[in-house]
Amino acid sequence: MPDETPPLAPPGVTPKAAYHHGDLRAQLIAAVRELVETHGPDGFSVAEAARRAGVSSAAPYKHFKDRQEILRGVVSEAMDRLRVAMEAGAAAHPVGSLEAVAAVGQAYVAFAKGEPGVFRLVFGLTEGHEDAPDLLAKGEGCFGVVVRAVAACLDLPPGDPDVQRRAYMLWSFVHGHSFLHIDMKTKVTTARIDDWDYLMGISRAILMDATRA
Amino acid sequence: MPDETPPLAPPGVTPKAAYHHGDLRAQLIAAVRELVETHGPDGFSVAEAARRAGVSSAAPYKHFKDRQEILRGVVSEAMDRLRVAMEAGAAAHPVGSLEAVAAVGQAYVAFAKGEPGVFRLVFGLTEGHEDAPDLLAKGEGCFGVVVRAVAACLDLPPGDPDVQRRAYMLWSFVHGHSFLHIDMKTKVTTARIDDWDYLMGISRAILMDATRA
DNA sequence: TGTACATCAGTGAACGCGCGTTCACTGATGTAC
DNA sequence: TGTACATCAGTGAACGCGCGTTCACTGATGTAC
Repeated sequence: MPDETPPLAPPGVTPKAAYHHGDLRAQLIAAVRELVETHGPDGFSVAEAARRAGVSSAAPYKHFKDRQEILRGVVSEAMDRLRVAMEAGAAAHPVGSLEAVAAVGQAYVAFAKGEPGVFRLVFGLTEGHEDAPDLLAKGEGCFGVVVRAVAACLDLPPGDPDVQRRAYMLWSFVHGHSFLHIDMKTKVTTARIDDWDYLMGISRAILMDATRA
Repeated sequence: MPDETPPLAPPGVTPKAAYHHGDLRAQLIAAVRELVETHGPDGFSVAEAARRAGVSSAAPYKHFKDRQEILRGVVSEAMDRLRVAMEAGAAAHPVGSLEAVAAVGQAYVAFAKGEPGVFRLVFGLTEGHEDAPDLLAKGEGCFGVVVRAVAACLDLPPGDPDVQRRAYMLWSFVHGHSFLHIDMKTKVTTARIDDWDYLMGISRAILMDATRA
């Protein structure tokens, strides 16, 4: 407690005071997130991100190999937050309830609406990042949340093919709704749709009905 | 028929012979389409497109105001093709059949798979193009194809709110499936899904079941 | 049919710009003794 | 506790590059008489 200013820079305190502010990596990611949000994916530059973080344009290269790695960092962080939000959605309702399933979808849609630029980036980053096994794993982690909610609702094991199939249907649905919403906010579709009713309706349709051929 | 080479450049014949080849606009759009397909949206430049069309880097400005207008041209052309494909899908099955609805979706998915870069561009072009009333109209045109197929299937007028709602559900679905497919080809989802059965199943679920709350 | 002229659709050289990245450097931090 | 030193995390200047766009131009085309 005697060290107020100099060392390891407590989050947010006197960000310019410390020579090594120790927070640069996180601050750069936050800056890029902002830039992506306001200028769209690809609308960011290392230089601008450094400027926003208050460091020289060379500083980012102490934390990231290159431009691509910064983007991957942003995506990785965003996917963590997305998964956490989905899990929180499910946890707010009884295990196995239809509401829990709908809530997972609602968290997903809320994320897309709240950070459309980052959301687009997350799903558009396939160009040249086919490898990146950590990102792939995080994607599976998100899908896993859907699968578990669906499995609990149908009272089947998560590995059951029917669970996988219906979970994927739900995910397609929610994913498409998210994209349509952020792409043409309020346009094209004349019907104003309340998310919760909508999501409950579609969850019911996909989980309760006999959708087998 | 006496004019084989010089005038108005018949489509594709001796593209270098004519000084005014008369086809530049279309050729530039084709070049950009290719670039977007191989380098992703934003991965194109006016200079490179001109190079591919075999003209100087200033030539495109005789046909387009600026970079943005070229992109809009590509999107506009792509939306025309998408609508035509959707209409052809519907027309291949009896009016009012579930198959006609599924075929519209299948055409949509096929477009996304066939030209993932352009598909992404079409739906990601909202940054700074909120205006562009012609593109908006074309978007509504595509949605109209879905609406008409659904309306015929339910034997209701296209303006019916339930038709609009179910058409939007279907569209979300197909849109999400398309994006998921092109974003993580074959990954994440373990289930290999045959599009036709899948689309028929989901069309049935959305159109035939009581999805009202 | 022939000629004069306006218009159209290109050229190619040039501009200023911001970017990604590298480089030698330097001041602050953490550690061994 | 004090000192020497390796390491870490920044600086700032510089590089080469490709881009978007403009400009004065020129050759080909279409049209009026």
